[in-house]
Amino acid sequence: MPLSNKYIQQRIEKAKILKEAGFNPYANNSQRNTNIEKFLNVNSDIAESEEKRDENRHYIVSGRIKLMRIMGKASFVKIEDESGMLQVYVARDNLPEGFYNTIFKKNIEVGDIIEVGGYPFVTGQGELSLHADSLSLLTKSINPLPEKFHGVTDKEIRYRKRYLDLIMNAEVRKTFQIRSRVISLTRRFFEDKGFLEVETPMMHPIAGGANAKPFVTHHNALGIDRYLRIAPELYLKRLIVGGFEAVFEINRNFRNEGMDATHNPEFTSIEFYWAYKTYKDLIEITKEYFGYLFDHLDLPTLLPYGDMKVNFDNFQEIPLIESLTTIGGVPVEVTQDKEKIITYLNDKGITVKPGMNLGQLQGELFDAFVEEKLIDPTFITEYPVEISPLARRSDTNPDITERFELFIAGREIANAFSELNDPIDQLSRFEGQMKAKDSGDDEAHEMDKDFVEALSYGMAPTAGQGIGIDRLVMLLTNEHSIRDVLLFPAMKPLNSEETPEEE
RNA sequence: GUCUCGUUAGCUCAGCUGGUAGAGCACGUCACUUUUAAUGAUGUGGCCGAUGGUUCGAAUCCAUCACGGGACACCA
Repeated sequence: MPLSNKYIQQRIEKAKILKEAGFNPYANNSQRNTNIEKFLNVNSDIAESEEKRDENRHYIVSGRIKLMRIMGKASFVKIEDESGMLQVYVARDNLPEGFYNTIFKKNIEVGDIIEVGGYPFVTGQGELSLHADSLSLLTKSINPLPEKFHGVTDKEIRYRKRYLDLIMNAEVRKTFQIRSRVISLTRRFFEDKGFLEVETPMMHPIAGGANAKPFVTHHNALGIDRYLRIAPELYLKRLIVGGFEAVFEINRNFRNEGMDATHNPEFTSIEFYWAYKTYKDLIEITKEYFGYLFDHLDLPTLLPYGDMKVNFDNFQEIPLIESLTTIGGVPVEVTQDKEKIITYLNDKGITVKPGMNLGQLQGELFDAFVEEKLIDPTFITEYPVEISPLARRSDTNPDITERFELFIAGREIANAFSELNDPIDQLSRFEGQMKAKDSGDDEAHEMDKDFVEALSYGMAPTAGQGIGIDRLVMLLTNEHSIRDVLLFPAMKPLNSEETPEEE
């Protein structure tokens, strides 16, 4: 039963008393004229003044009570709004007769949202505070807040009841403010470059643009299944066919796979496509983009991440095959031979699925021996064609593609390539993926005939890139679980939440 | 999916090799007009995650399940 515990009953009783005394526990008459941050900034000169107070200034601030120190005839109350925390001095004799003892002390408590008017002063302990001459309740909180010192630390509570986490942990608010800024800056960066922001479908007839298992939903009126998109790629490229030359989309993708510290079933990415450019241009714009973010977020380019220090002034670039040897320590002769790779992996205690081709095996080597060693930002280039079904082949070597992935702090942050725009080649790549699917690879790419048809009208040479926004925010905020950069991460339902659906 | 740790008051946590539940904060009452997790006194507060089992007796031991954390696997 919600709202049934004894603390809540006690608080409901207080709300009733307040109402009977003429104080609306859910008042809607806020007179606030400044926020706490502004109050503290504007009045920072009080500390230097002779009087340590200025009774000619008057402000009305609002916020949630986080702490109360009640003494006989005066109290200190800490209130918090989105911008910060403020100490308010509440003395009996500055308030209407009887208010302090019968209303304030008895019926207003930690968690309530109040409004206070008064003048700025500095306490004996040197804290700039508000000297209250009026105090009113805006919103009664009938559910007590967690403990004032430890707060909520239980991750389950923090994720399931993010509102409590946000009330109790100011640094969590900070993380999400940074996330918001990253998205806003990303949008501005691409707009300033002349990119057009577009929205493409979230419900796809064919889940294309990546190798992943989709969520399925159903359209009742049409009687057909739809897939929640796993990537917007194929729609964005259709727009390039249509004549837009630079487009981007920042939005959610959905993948029906496991959840862990770096995977949530829905996640946010930006994908952008740029006609008449190649993956080389993408490397340059990516460096510029990171510079832009660091500038505007005022972050040091030597950025701590866990035990690591990531140097954002040290972008590296290395072909995948070369990285296997120089970074992964895999002997050169191993990297070009299927059997030798399998033997090498087995020797290191890694088993691979049977039937893998050379490109896939090289990918396995990379995942096992290179990825986690890429701390400073590194563009890994020249991916094998077998694991790059949508990327353009190199003109000089048909086995590799004009592609890179960007790795930072041992993790993939971006995936980019010169787009495949040869419809015949695209068709045969899709057919190759179909074969892989038939032989058991249920994450192989789906055939999308309409996309091939779109390409058949001619898509200008184009470069395209996807950047995982969640992982980028993790990196920039030094968070190590994707759940800490998602306001409402996916959670299993609790027993009590289960809705009887089936049968 | 596998392994592992956890789940005790509103919150943060104790609770030994089984004997029927404890602290701090919060809350109630009293005192206190410059406190800083205010202080002092006093009191209330528990289906010990769920279900079964072992036992005279289970928060404690065992099994199963649920949820969560971490690691691995899968996957971007």
